[in-house]
Amino acid sequence: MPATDGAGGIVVLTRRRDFLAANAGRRAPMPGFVLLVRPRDDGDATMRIGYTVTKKIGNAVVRNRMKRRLRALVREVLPDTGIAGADHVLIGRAGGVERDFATLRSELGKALRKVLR
RNA sequence: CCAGAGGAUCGGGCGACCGCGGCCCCCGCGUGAGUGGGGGGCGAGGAAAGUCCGGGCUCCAUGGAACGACGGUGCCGGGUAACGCCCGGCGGGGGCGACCCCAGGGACAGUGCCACAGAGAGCAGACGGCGACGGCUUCGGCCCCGCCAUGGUGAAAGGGUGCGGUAAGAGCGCACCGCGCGACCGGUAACGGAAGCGGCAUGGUAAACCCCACCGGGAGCAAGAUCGAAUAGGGGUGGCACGGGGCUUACGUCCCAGGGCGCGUUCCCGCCCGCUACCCGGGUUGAUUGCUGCAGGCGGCGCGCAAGCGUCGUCGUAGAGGAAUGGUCGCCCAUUUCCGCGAUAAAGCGGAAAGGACAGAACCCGGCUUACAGAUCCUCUGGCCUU
RNA sequence: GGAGAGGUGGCAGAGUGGUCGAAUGUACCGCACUCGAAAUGCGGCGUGCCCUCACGGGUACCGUGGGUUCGAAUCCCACCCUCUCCG
Repeated sequence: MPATDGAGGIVVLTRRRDFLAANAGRRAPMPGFVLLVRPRDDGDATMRIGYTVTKKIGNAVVRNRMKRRLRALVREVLPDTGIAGADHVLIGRAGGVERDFATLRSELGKALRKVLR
């Protein structure tokens, strides 16, 4: 059984090919992060989520904090407004660590609406 | 009160809700491995860092001896499992002082190097120069002999200053300073003191080679173990192939050998050797394990100047694996800014906002080094004022 | 997590105790050759600070900071950065 990240049945991506596939999906760049979404179209309704924080963002401390904050975002937002049957990938950007959490939350909602259009 | 020195400690606190990691308990389903739900308490550091040293642990290697090679350490004594660490002492340097800093063995075991400049750079003399007697002279000097005070240098030039002395000079003589040797005394030792003796001789560099003393097998938890597709390698059996020489018709037997491995050399010693067929077996991704309790913290007592040691009591719960600590809110504490009242300056009072250093365990310990907002405590030094 | 290697002009890359701000190539600038260009030849060419009207000169810098030495790009120590290898 894959890890669920405690967010109501959302599965975490670990495979490189899943990330590459998501890269070909829809993109929604925001000041603190970039959201990638790819509908799988395989009849399965579970949402999946992946996180990418590269070395450009900072050292291990900064990168881990970035991932924790992204997970917190996903837990609050995705169960309600996420896209069923799709893979989501959040890519951390420079400044995402300092950015106010409420701002990030509204921006994630904005990004999801943008992707749905 | 100001300036400074040494040492120790902490490194935001309390609470609520939603989450994460693993542990324990309970309930449901399942023969079972498991799985769904609920509850409980636990969950990063002083540096977790750099990976610079020392160990534990694991695998590999390790037959014996001598010499050697390579790497490291380097005042003395002590502490320690050990150390390149720590403590105490000695010597040298810096500071008015509290204190701080030092790779701090050996340069009469040997070798090398000391650029440029300079007459000369390591052993003393040559060159320039100074000088009485004697000899020669074309009257300018030259030869013989004596001498090192004098030489625009240089990081460094053969004790320094002064007086005497001399043909010129020279520790040649003397005084003071410096230097060397040093009976003897103190100290476990490093070393310190020192009567007396010596006219003074041994430049620097060992973070150049080196000498001396002491230490050191290699790799690292991505070690290693267990379960486990495929390939290669490995093992067993069969077949083929299988150095030279002596004796023998032959079978056989004896002698001599080649290459590789065991850090180098020598001697003894041990192991391995080409092709092919079949069989055994094989361990990548992954999973499980190694995986956290101890050279442990705190307190009392004893020993020790101290580092530390002994003993008694007491306390203990991170164990992930693309890697768990986050998000939101309230109150308080440092800190900063702004506004109002203090007289327009200061202390102070009230209010609002911002806001938390360096940094995240990855097998575990002992050190070192480096990063670090701010806060607290102890001891000491110098200066100023008051009594 | 562990094990190693390396930092020198704009770029590449020698130099490993003195005469070294530092060879050489490349890039750039000027001149020559050409109708013009390329190629070729010759010459020049780092940065900061200070002095100078200027020409020119002095000084520091070989990743950073200390140390040894008379003298350091070179030897030693600490730190920073970059790269490689191990499942």
